[in-house]
Amino acid sequence: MITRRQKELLGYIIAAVQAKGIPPTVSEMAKALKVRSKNAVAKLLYALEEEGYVKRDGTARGIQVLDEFGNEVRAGIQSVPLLGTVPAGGPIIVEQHVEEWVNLPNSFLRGRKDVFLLQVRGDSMIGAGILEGDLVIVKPTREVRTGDIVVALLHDEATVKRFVEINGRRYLKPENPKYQNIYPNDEWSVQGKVVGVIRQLE
Amino acid sequence: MITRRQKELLGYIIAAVQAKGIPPTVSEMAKALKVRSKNAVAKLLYALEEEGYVKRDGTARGIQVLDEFGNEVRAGIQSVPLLGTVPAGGPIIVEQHVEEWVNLPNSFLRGRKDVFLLQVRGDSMIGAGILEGDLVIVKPTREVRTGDIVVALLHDEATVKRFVEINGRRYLKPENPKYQNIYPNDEWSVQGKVVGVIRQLE
DNA sequence: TCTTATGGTAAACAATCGTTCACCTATATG
DNA sequence: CATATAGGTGAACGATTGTTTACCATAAGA
Repeated sequence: MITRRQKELLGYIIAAVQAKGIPPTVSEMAKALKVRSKNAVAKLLYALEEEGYVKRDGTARGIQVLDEFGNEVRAGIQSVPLLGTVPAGGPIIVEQHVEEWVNLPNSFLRGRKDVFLLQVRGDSMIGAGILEGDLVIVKPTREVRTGDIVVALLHDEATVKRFVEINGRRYLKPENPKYQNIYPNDEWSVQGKVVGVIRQLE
Repeated sequence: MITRRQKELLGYIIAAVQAKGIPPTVSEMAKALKVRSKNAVAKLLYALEEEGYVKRDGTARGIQVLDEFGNEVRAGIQSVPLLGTVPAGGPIIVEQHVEEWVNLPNSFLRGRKDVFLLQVRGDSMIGAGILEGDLVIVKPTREVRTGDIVVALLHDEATVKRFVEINGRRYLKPENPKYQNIYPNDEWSVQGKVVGVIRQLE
């Protein structure tokens, strides 16, 4: 529902906010789009606002870029959803399952826009330095390699384990001698790959 | 070298940036300071710029707040120094020892302004889920309690260990059976307390 | 073919922007 | 006392702000 030109403008606004810290003026946008009239920008902005991509307040530089959930996009930060439960089918990030929105700096995410957070339960990964209560940053993907720490869906519950593939045989390996490997007959599916760990002490 | 009134204005600008995402206009600042003339604000801004607290570019809302090191202060983020080495005496955070500035969201720091980061070397804390290469968030303090994970200076080198005090006897305990406890005769001093751990995988 | 949606030019508009000027009022310091 | 400094009033200035209007060009659909 958004045209190529509108997307172009939105991209520029986001880039400008990230780079300079403040949103651009209409004139600056016109210059960036190589357009001589401010009205051309005004029409694009009107369309973007109608579709809920931006919010305007009429004052100088008074443009806020909203993400797909209507939250403000700010310089250097991204809001990342902390999921309570991970649903079995369909898209992983559903508002229903979002417990909280956590701000993370862009440098953490390296440009990825689709990551989510998950709070670790249990002690099955203490050998890999992942403790109960830790937040893991997860990049949704099904393409994982041996040695990756992954988030898998096991018996309708999200679990963090190490992924291993030997001779075409794929299994999940807990990093704790108390637990046993999980083999394919247990019905599990990889949902994503852990790309970061965050722990708050005290 | 900064007056009370100037500090008041600086505080408002920072608060406004954090709250709304964009810096205030001169008129908005005048209203906030309950002042009728924009010139009053202009003079305060001139003084703040002279002292290096802000930077102006003349355009609408073109004010950047700079931190004590001249870096831009942005909404929701703080720049935290990653230290290469930890000096024995004097203030811990010296520009000389700063390897890099890392952006962390305010929610991580819980309002603390004096924390720093340290990259962990070695495997002496794997039992506590702290691996080689992890970044630890450190709050500088000498007041620590049994069980706290601390940063200590041992033989002129920074080390991360667990702090234990039993019957008035204080020692450092590595969380790895390969290493032995470190007792007072080894000459060590607590520099701070670990309040967070960050790991980037992949 | 007619109509609609999208994007553009050019000009004008009032409102707001930051800056500057002359002048005033305390307060502290010599 | 004289003087410098910090902070303030009020007005004016030109530049920039976002918005609006009238008109044009192109492409897609009915």
